[in-house]
Amino acid sequence: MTSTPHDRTDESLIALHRILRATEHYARKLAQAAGMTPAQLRVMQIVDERDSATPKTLANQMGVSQATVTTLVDKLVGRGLVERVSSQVDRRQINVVMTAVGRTVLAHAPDALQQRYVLAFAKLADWEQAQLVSSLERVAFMLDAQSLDASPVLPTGEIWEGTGSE
Amino acid sequence: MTSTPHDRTDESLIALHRILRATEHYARKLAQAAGMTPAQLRVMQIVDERDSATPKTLANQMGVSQATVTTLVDKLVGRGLVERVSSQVDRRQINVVMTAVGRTVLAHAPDALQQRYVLAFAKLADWEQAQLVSSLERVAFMLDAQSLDASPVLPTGEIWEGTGSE
DNA sequence: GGTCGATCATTAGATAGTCGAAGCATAATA
DNA sequence: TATTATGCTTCGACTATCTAATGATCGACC
Repeated sequence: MTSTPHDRTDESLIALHRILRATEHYARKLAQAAGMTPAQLRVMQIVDERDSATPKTLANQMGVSQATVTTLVDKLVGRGLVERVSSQVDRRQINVVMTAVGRTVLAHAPDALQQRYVLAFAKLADWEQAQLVSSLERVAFMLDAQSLDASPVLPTGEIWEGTGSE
Repeated sequence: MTSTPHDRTDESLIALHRILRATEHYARKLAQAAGMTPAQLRVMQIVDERDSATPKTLANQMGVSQATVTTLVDKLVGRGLVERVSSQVDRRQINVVMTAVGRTVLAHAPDALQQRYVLAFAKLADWEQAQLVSSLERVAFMLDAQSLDASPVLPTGEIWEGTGSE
């Protein structure tokens, strides 16, 4: 009855599955609560993180096409949540930036999933936290080590050196 | 340099984020490779796991409405991948079951993400596997403890008491 | 046994996300 | 200056998703 390696694989996959479903499920609810769709919320979050982002960046980050980003940004602009600002350095580029309204809306749509998770995480003992982080990073690495195609615009070494290895 | 609790929280969230993105990204690719969309693939997988599933079950499991499931199943039936079989015990119910073709297609669309993950997982030392499983289960629990979504129709009590306010 | 409310599935109509291909403006380069 | 490359948008089509309404069946009660 001691779990064989195969049991463990299954167990980890099941846990992973639960994680994914819980998250996906919440993404929907939260987006609704914030009055926008999951995809739109993701645009907002990315823009907010970086202060500004080009459609190209957003497309890469989100794993969708530029065309899709255009329509998403259209919707958000329509509601006054973000703005398009032409870049000064390269006028082909557009920077998507948050408006004051957008920031407010985003702030008022706190991520309940994260909230709960953060609380639970904070309650863990120090060594437990360390172990969790280490495990999660390991899994993340095992999963996306090869999917670095999210960076089609990095022909030269850069940036990933620190992250990809381990 | 010693990481504060807050650092750790961030780190874990970032790792979680990477996990989610890698998976989501792959779901798309794999579904494409299998000649169907992610949502359709999910239906196939669930049906395959349980041997048969009613639209109701699928809707709950996937976190979408029954109407959505109907259209998804329509597509799959149209391609001969699954069949609708009326239940004998309750003739309101429909069982969705795989066809031989469906099983073949599903089998030929091996989940490359899982494949790679499984391989990497298998290479880990015993204690590492154990730790990973334990960590993942812990995270899964922290995330979905409250979202026991098998109960999407809960007019009573509300569940959200803790989350909704604020 | 027949009627009524509840449950399961589908249909209908609407909105959103997604893509590929084509078009347009701007930058980089020869 | 002319040519090529890049970044974004537009266009047309398809899929996913929802809510509301409909049809079929079950369960319970008189």
